[in-house]
Amino acid sequence: MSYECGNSPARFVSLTCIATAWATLMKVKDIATAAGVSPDTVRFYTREGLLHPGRNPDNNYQEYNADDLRRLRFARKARQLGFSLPEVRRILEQADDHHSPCPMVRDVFQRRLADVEREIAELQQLRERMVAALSAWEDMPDGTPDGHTICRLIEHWDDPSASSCCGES
Amino acid sequence: MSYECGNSPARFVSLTCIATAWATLMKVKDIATAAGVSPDTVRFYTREGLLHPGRNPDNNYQEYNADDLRRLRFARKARQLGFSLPEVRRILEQADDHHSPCPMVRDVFQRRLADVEREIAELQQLRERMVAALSAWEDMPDGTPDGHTICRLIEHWDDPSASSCCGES
DNA sequence: TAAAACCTGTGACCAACTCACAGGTCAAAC
DNA sequence: GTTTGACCTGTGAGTTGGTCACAGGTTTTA
Repeated sequence: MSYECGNSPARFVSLTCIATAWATLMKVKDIATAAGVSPDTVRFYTREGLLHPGRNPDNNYQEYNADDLRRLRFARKARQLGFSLPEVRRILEQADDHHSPCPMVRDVFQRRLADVEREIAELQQLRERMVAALSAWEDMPDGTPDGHTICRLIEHWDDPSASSCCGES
Repeated sequence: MSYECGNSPARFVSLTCIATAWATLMKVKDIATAAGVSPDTVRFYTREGLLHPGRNPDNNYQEYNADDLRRLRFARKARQLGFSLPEVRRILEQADDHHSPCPMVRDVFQRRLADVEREIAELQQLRERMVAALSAWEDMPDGTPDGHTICRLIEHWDDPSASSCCGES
């Protein structure tokens, strides 16, 4: 799918449109489609300062160019790689200042990888707790709340990370 | 650490206090300490309807009793097991109606386990993408943005999940 | 009696969008 | 010429589970 000019069907792609295409000026939906994101995301990124569209003075519509599309695609790739939006913005700003953002990219990226690995470890711990609880529940009867217990499945679950020494009830 | 009455040091634990202690009426900080959470969390859970403290008409302070403490501890355990707050609230409400929440607990729990496993799988995929990118970056030079590329580390990263067929620039 | 520590409710903030709303613009069909 | 439908605009609220801040009232401590 290549860029289209507006949503006119092909027979209406006129000279005007071709001229516009040279400058690749796109409206929100055009750039969204080109980058494979929703128009809301485009608007959101614009609000957040990642994209800098111009304005059509006739109708106040935002006009995105090829550079915006490059930034948008870049942002999406970076997000998939685990960069946060503020990080992406900083990267783009550094590039705007003609500094290579690559050292920062490498740096942030390594920290992010560590975060992801920590998160995975935590989730795996949770998963193990859940699996253990589930198998312990296999042969526990369902109880009826009696003012002292709510659901013994949970209450009598033995939390391995709870190291309280003197809880009394 | 057993329940205390207010924050009076021991010499002030008077008859009044002992009478109160029988009913185990606690203020926000007392119950928070007893359950090992922050006072803000207690207030938040109260706002969310998980706890139902009474009121001291003298000073409009909230008064939590032993049942609230049981609910609070229950909620914390359930959260550690991966239940969401709305789920915890539903469980508590069902118990308030003298229905055994256990079948629901088992049911929700299995779905939640599946979610956690999906989440782990996604994170592991992300991790693999990141590790692959990092090793591919090893021998790539840092470039300077030139109006066509921002950071080739990211732009030239080969996204395995991108199956677009005809992107042109 | 004054200061410190607590209490109250309310509202903003985090991430990364998504959805809804009210009103303006534009192209095509009748 | 008008109507329909699809788009555009900005703004504000919703998502999760709390956390933090604020302004003002109360209680305890020194």
